[in-house]
Amino acid sequence: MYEQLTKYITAHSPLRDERLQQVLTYFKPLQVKKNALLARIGEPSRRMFFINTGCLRVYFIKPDGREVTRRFAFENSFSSSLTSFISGTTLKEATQAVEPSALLYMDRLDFYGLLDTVPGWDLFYRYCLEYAYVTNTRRLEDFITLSARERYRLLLEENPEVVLRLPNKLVANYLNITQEALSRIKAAP
Amino acid sequence: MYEQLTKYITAHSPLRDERLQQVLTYFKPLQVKKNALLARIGEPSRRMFFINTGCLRVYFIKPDGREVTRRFAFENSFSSSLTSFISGTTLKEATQAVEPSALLYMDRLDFYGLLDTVPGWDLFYRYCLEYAYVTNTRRLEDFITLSARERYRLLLEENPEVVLRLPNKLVANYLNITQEALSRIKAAP
DNA sequence: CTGATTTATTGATCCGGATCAAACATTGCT
DNA sequence: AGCAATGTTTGATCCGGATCAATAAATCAG
Repeated sequence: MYEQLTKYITAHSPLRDERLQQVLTYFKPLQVKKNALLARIGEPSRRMFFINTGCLRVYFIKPDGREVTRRFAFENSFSSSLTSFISGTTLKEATQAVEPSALLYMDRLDFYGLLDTVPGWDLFYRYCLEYAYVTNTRRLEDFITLSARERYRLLLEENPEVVLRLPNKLVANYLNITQEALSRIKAAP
Repeated sequence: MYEQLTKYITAHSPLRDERLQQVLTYFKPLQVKKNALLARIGEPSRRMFFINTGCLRVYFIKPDGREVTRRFAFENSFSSSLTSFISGTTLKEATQAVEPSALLYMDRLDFYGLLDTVPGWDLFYRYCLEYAYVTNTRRLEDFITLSARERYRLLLEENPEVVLRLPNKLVANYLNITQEALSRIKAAP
């Protein structure tokens, strides 16, 4: 059960052996059903999730009540609403399982506590921050520079899993366009 | 000359006394004229800038050749194209002085070298990453959820300096709208 | 399995902001 | 100061994608 997680942490930090085991003990398993809400807007940010199987969606809500997806996370990746996780403030984004998912999670306080007690864990955190920053900046750039059709083509090229695996509704939501617009783009690519 | 920088680092890291001094010695002064290009797209990312006076603009270029501003940085803040700075890859964004500016800069290799040699500097880097991430995510959210008019109002409310200090052309560019559109928004707010 | 709800497609219309164009104001240069 | 270059405003038109509406297809619960 900790195999995938072990591989991930090993790939992105110098943690090995006892120190790695020490970190792993803080991760607890969690099975969730499709559509389960793992984090609600307004509540404090509590957990960092690692996905063994399934898919999580992080989204925020516009003033008019509509949802927009900021990111999807599939198996073998981490997910948390980092903005609030960092500061400990209330969540601006919700997290939902869009498939039945097998997760491992670490509590926020444990996560930050380990930064002071386990040498090397800070390098893992640094990796997470750097990766999240680069990914997010890329997404910002795409939104600013590309049309809906171009964003769809790029997604299909760089992350086809999203298009193939998830319902149109969610794909459209991720691209920040309506289902109708996505349907037309797919019809005449 | 190092007063503002000292204050900034002290505010965002535990560095003090000799260790702080050690870090400061790596910062070199640089005076640039208005419109000077400090970093060109395609070149490797080389420097992290601290602004004593003036204003820098970080922008990328759309496929059609047009520029879009990702951020402005005024006095007492850092600026670098973090995406490339992190990875050491070539720059995807350019950096330009939009006012005559007095800067202090640190070379990228020095910056990362200090992470291993000066205890506490890693915490400063962590702060930079966290801050950059939160800021950028906020900007992504604003682009996704707000109209041009709403983005302008928000900018005026949260960062009036940008609107008051910089020419319309750059403000429009930052909002990712045309000068004409901004002019109309200002006329009928 | 079947009816009910949710999701996907297709068409008609609308709207925010882009584009093109022209007049006007400001800034910079020597 | 005086001219050129750059920035700003206002108007007319256009276009991508939203909205509204209706139907068809897929998914789900009992």
